[in-house]
Amino acid sequence: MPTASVRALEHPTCEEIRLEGVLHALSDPMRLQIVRYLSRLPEGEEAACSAIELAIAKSTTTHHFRVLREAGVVSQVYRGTAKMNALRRRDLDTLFPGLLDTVLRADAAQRRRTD
Amino acid sequence: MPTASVRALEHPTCEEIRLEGVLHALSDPMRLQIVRYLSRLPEGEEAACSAIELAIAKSTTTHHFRVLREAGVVSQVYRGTAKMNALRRRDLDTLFPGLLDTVLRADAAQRRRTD
DNA sequence: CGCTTAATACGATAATCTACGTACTACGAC
DNA sequence: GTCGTAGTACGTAGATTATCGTATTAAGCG
Repeated sequence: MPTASVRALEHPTCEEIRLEGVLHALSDPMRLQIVRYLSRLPEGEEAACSAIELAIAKSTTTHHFRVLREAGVVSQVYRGTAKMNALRRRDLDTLFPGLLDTVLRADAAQRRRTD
Repeated sequence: MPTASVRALEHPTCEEIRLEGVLHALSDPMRLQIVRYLSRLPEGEEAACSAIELAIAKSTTTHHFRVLREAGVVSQVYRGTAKMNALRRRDLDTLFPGLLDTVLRADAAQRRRTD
């Protein structure tokens, strides 16, 4: 695994993560799709932004990842030319027990109904 | 209990309720406060819009109740001059099991931390 | 009927959000 | 150094949002 680059990315600390912000971040279909994707990775695994195929422009993708990061939903690190993303599962589970899983299950249920 | 007035209010059916819409409705502090208030009522109880003291103008309150209703989070009926509100607990629990309770618990946890 | 209370409708405004394209930067490979 | 890949920054357009004040409607009461 290549080391992280010097470029730093601002992440909210656990104390700074707000429920409203998390809910807002999750209330967009594109961002929900990103979170769903990341949630399927094995524990500890990361994915590059480009790994998720979204039907939107690249710059818009950047925007959505930023919203997720600033809300405290994902963590991002640069590795080479890639920016790797991971869910902040542990942090979210500590702050808001069960929230992430419940939302993901709700999302799965909705997709089952409407697909 | 007075009967409901003729004035009808549009509510989404269960099939029309979208997870994204629910999360968005819950991602506003004022609306979260309304939902918190309604969640504390005994099962089946309703509250008038005016029962909840919000630090905003009355017309803004109307707006937030409407967002909650259109997202499928609350149901509203006119009774006399009042408009009674209740959480759509049963519907939400059927569609998205555990979501409402988990969000309410997360909200309580956050308040415990930051108060 | 006229008064009061509860809530709405309307119109305005300022902020925020999503989306895009284009130009740019950082990194790794050659 | 040059090239390709990954992602950012910036400016912007269009939509939605949150807020307000004022005028208005509906219901119940005397």
